[in-house]
Amino acid sequence: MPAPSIRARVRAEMIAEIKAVARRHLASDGANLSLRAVARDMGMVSSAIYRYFPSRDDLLTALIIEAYDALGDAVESAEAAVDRRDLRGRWQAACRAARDWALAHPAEYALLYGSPVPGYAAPDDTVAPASRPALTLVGILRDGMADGRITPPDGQLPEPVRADLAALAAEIFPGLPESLLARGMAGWTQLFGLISFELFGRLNRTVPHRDAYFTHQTGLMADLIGLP
Amino acid sequence: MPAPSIRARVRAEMIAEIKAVARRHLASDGANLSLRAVARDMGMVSSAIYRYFPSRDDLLTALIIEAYDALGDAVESAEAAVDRRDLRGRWQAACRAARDWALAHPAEYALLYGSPVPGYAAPDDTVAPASRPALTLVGILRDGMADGRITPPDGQLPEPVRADLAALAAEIFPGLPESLLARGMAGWTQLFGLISFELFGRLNRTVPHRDAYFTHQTGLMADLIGLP
DNA sequence: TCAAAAAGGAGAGCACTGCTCTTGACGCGG
DNA sequence: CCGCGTCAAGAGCAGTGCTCTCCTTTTTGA
Repeated sequence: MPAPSIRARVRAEMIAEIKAVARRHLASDGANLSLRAVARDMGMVSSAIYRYFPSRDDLLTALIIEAYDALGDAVESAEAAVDRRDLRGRWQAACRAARDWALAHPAEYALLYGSPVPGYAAPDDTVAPASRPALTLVGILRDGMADGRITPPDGQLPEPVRADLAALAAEIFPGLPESLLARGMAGWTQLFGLISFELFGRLNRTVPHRDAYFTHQTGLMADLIGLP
Repeated sequence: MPAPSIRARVRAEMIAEIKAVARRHLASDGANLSLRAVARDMGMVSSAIYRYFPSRDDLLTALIIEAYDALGDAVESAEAAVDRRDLRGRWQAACRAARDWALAHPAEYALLYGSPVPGYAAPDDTVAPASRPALTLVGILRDGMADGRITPPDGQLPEPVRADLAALAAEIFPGLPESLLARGMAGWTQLFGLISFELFGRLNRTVPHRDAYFTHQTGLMADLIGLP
């Protein structure tokens, strides 16, 4: 393969630096980051940025995809570090990793899971990395089913829910019982809600020991799911 | 009492109309509503708005408080309409009312429970109306405890969590067991997560029958809490 | 009753934003 | 080595929040 031309290499470096500077701005200014400010920080003129990102939304999209991947990596590697047979430990590690990442990158988390930016529609590139944390969680349930250490909850689901979840299960983990998937999704929803509440300051005044609270609440969901 | 002067009456009407127009803009443009656009819609000049709201953030705050109250009213009245002895029905009604309101007012919901607007810090006036839905939910648990139809889950909470929740319970419903409060807050967190996922489009492609899904998932939390 | 004071609207202006267009300078492949 | 494509720079447009000044209208107090 041919060595990349100088132009191509410089261009890649520029893109990387723009994203780095933008990420820094994101941390302080939140979602309303300004192209002009980024350009100023790089000693460039604002119009030059448009050579690399056709619009502000495209820059945001790039940052969003990177953030999804960073979060996915954090969750997956934390979960992978736990003994495969320790299902509850894997669950807790994955949840905690998501929270730790969110607390370390609050602005990026807000970009991913906060209210959608008004004029902005997330392109399809984002749905795959966006589902990685959820897949990690559901993977724990699948492993537990496979070796019989999780018994799926009995009781029927209402039909439309059963059908929807059956279709979903067929797509990701064929054979996963719908009732178990429902509880896994409840856990995932809970995780998201917990992190959002904490990050958006909604339990600032009510729960001082947020670390212990988080662990306990995710443990509660592990109980609901039936993790041993 | 003296009749309000013409000025005062006109002023009140102006404030109301500004908020109404702003609410309309909110629905289409989301959180980045523009004072100038609101002024244009009213046939005013932008600087005139500042006679009524000293800054854009103050307008947003007014809208936020109104939205919190609207949501609180919706939840409370829906919950109050159910037979007092039907604890699960009250829970489901409250959850459903919150979801219905959110679906009917997505932009306002995003303002309340989405990512915080970057430069904006919610003033203290907002914390009381913000907690009304949560209090409604916890009130169901208190009633269930009072007449013995809910038995608090046994098992110890880790100490810092127990202490935090004991302090919280002492503030709102003295006598409510900490372990039950923990589950109630899990339900509240779940409710918020469910609505946010649905509203922010995170289960668009995965769960077509969102209505039934919502009901089932809130029912799951009712099970966890132990609602009869 | 009548002038002073307060309140509100209109307009200009400042600094900022995203984005477009044009003008040059530079690297690179034929 | 020359022309094509890439890129930085600057001017400019329409929009933003917000301030300040000017002017009219309403309220108020002696």
